[in-house]
Amino acid sequence: MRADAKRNRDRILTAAIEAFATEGLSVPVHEIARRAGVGTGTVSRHFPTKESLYDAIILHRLEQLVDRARSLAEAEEPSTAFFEFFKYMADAGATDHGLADALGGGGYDVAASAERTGYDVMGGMRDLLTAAQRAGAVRDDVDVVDVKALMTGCLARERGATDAAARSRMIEIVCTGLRAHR
Amino acid sequence: MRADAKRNRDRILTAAIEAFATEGLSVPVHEIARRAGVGTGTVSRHFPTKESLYDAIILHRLEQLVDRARSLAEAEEPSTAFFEFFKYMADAGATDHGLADALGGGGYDVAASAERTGYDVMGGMRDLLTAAQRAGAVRDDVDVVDVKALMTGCLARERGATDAAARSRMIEIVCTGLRAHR
Amino acid sequence: MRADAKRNRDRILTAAIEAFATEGLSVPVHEIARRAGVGTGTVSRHFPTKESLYDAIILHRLEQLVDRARSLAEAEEPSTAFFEFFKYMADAGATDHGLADALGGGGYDVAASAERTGYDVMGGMRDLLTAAQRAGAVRDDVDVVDVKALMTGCLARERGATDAAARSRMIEIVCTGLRAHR
Amino acid sequence: MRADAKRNRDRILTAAIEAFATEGLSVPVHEIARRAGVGTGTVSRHFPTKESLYDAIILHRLEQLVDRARSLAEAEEPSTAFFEFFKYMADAGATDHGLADALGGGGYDVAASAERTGYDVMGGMRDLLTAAQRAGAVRDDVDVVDVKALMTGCLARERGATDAAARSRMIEIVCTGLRAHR
DNA sequence: TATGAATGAGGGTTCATTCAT
DNA sequence: CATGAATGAACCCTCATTCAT
Repeated sequence: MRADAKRNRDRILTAAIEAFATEGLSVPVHEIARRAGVGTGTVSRHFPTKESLYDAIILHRLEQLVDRARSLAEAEEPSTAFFEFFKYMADAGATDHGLADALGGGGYDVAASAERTGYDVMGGMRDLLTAAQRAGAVRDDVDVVDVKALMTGCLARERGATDAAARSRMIEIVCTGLRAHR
Repeated sequence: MRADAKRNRDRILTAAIEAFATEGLSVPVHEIARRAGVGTGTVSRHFPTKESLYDAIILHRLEQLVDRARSLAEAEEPSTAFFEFFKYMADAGATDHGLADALGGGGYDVAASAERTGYDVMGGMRDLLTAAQRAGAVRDDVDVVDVKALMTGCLARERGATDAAARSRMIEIVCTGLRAHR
Repeated sequence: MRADAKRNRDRILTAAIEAFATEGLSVPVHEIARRAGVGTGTVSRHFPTKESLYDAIILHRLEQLVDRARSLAEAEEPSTAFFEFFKYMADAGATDHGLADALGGGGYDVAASAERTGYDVMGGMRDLLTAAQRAGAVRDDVDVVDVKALMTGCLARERGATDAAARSRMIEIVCTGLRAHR
Repeated sequence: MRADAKRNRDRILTAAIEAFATEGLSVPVHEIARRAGVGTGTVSRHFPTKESLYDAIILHRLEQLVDRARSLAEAEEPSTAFFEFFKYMADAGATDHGLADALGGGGYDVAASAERTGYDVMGGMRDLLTAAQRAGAVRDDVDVVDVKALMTGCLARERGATDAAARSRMIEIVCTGLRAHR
């Protein structure tokens, strides 16, 4: 890829991350192009559809998340791994509203994206969850959809602002609720 | 207001409640008019903007919620009142996608609406929360924004489907997390 | 249908017939709206897609053609009926370039249109052709696709101008060629 | 012209001939460049506009046709020359959608092209026609525009497919019609 | 008052042409 | 000279709102 193309691609991604975070998924492609200082056609060249642009944006994040899930699964005990991942994910979403939208289901289908992009965050979460349940650390009746919804709640807490203390509190509340009662 | 105007207004509201619940906030006004069996102009006459229609719709719900908050506050112990209200609200949102959008922040601002409509659901929730905290039933560090976000999580769980068991589970998890530890 | 809607619909059709004839099928909907003196949304209201507008335009003509084919089949001898219909169709196309495009295949599929609209001009032509062949008036090896292509040739003769003498000549040439040799 | 420039020019022409023949005049320049294995800018360098590329493409064909017309005029009797040329042209157009578009008037003006390129196919055809008419082999009232339109009809027959039998039949029909009645 | 037709800005996407690399 | 990224006008279509009927 040529240097100028790479530069524009990066500018578009930067602009799109910010625009999606600020305005939500409904931000016009035109607006993203404007923020990036490029023509609309340039956006389309790099990302043929709006959805593909969105894919690309969260791809970065999803990759990080999947990697984190994997390394936690290898390095930590099941219980620690699961709760650490939950926290990691909540922290990631708190500083990236585009990701929060994706994880929170705001007009975006992470599952479908997983097939397209190959980064199956929810699959990673499911593995960690199952292991934690086998280890007796998490309620047996919980499924990954529950966890995703609880994550949505945590991410919803800060929408628009950043409040690390509130985030910790939310995570604590949710994780306490998730833990198996003796 | 003339009798026929009143009747049309009610039909529009009924249609809109169902339409918003079914299709979400993005349902076209045209579709609401169609379901109500009136012209689009009639919708606009009664509700100058789509947002004002949405206001009116959740007004019903918000009114119910505020009433419920009040009666629980009067009839029950603080702890019971708060957790019952949380459950009541989650149940209400689960069967009303429009309300869920409103409570979950999907393109709608409940706080602003509270000022416009006079029904301050979050205020009611805040009173119940504070009372429950004074009674030692809920963590002291939690605020009403946390509760709203946790509600968002519960509502997100069923988005599109209806799964009463999952809803109970979610409520249980969240409420367990909210409870003060000894 | 309301009077103003009917009027606009007619103006759109008139403008579209002329626009398609002048500019071809590629004329923008916007241009048709401009010529009709209406907004683009009005065109879309009456004709949801550009194709549906085109359908509607030739619908008039196709209906006339199908009727003509039927009445000739009933009233005339097979030979006369076929050749008269060919002439009728060529005359119709000569004064309606939109129809000429449709019959000549310029980016429009009459067969598909026949299914949508129910006016199967080529079916009518086929019946007349077959009857004329049975009567020994037309070469046995000719099929309706040949006839359609020959029609395209006749219509191509006047594209843009109107020259009745040339049209007669073309029809004569083609029909002479179609006749069975002794 | 440098050798590599010449080579690219030829590759573009080859690709364009095939692309226009396959997809018609609406094929994107980008696609032609792709088939030629060059950049779009290279296409534009050699052929500043898409139309100029199209000119160049049919130039090949027109040259062949003009040559053929000339050699037939010299080698054959007027009647044979004319009808042979008609057949030759129909055969050429049948296997070259781009040429068919040009000869059939599909968004391309052969007459204007004749002035630009210097290859006056219709002039050649006119000479053959006139000679054949003088020899009493073709109807006196026919002009070259008629012949072109009849050619359009023949070419329309096979649009998209290839059916040599149908082509022969069409040519036979048309030429029969063109012949002078005693 | 009710209607629904009219509006036209705005949406995403395509593509001939230009120009920096 | 070759490249292909950048451009932005133009395409068709949707829909909240307005207004003539």
